[in-house]
Amino acid sequence: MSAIVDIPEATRKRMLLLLNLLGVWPKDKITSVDISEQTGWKDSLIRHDLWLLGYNKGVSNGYQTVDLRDAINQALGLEAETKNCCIVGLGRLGAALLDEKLTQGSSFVIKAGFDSSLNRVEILRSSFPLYPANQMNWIIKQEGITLAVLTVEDKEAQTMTDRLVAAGVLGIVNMTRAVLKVPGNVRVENLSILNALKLITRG
Amino acid sequence: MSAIVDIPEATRKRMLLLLNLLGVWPKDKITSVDISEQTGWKDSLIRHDLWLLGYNKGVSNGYQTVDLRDAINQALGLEAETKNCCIVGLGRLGAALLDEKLTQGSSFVIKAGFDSSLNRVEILRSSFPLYPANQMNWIIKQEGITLAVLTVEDKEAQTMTDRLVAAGVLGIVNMTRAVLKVPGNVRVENLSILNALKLITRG
DNA sequence: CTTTTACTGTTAAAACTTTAACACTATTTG
DNA sequence: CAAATAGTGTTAAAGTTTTAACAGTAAAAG
Repeated sequence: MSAIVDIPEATRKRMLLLLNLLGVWPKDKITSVDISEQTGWKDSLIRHDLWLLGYNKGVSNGYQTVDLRDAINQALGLEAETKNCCIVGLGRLGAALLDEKLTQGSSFVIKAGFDSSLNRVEILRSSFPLYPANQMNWIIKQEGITLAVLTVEDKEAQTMTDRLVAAGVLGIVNMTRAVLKVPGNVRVENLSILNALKLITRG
Repeated sequence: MSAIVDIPEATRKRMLLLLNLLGVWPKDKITSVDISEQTGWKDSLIRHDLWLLGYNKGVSNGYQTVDLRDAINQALGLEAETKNCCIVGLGRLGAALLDEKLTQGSSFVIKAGFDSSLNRVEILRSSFPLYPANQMNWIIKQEGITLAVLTVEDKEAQTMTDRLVAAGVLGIVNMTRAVLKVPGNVRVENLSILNALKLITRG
């Protein structure tokens, strides 16, 4: 019965996808073989993952869909208090995130959008406030923002990252092509579409 | 040139980021320690990665920036003939990809956009043609499209995936929250922003 | 032209992740 | 209620990835 320690990155990633699957799974029970069929992961790997999370309510008859979902959310610390986020860079891509139901049904809340063009900030409509980038530091601190989605031009990416870090942000979803340099306590997840295309190509 | 020894996924991902770094590196030489400082990867890991690629032109004095970039592109098969792509789903997010310089300076070319709303297809402007989703099958075959970026509503995601697979697509960049079920010969890379936020959160 | 320096290429060991195996248990069937 | 079935939890082994160590080498310094 593992305590809340040390869940490997690979397991964490799978569990996040599994949560997505559980959210739409039509039956009230699900087995490791069901999950294997949907995802391609070996059934023993799934059982092992759940064992790492300390989940053991499935003996001999599969898992209860809802209970498993709650347990994973719990184990990954995703039901804790809400996390405040911001979007940095309101070009076409950043602007598209303004009214995508991006954080629907999660404990993440977008509190602000930033852009270095004042004009951009004034023109766009959004359900949360937009600010010029030079106000990042105090807004981030005031709103208790700890996470950012970075959608600026590649050449602005490091500068904006430095400001985010200086303001105390602890995680950045990087949608630019830039390789971000951050201190060890700040996590970066790279979501470049072009790199993803390169990754799935072979030959 | 490059022996067709399979390059591990982890190495491949690092090499793609390294390419991004090399693209903006200001000096004509770069060492494994320089790369380590920019990325946080151990210098020995970088040398090991390059060894896997069969690159060995750096002895005792670091790497030539441009030569290394070319060699990585070569080894990963990214300079081979152009790869044709499409965007499926032209909502806010998909539409944002229409004129982002998404594939600038790469061998990927976007050949088509699809949406199940005819209205959407008619309204949007784009530098490549847009079609209603019911024409996917023949357009994909005719244009030789092998890769897709999926930006539809979650509930449409599997249906569209099935059509892409039926038409012969071999790789999908999935920007929805759906967990896609595909045959073993089709690669999927999941780029959900919400999952990325969850991944970088801890506690 | 010899020594020192700054760096790589390569290997072997350590660390980590995935798979297979199987004892065990709740539920269904006869 | 005994046997068969359908599933898990857990472990150890296999496989993969990362790290450390160091012999070797081109270039710079003495």
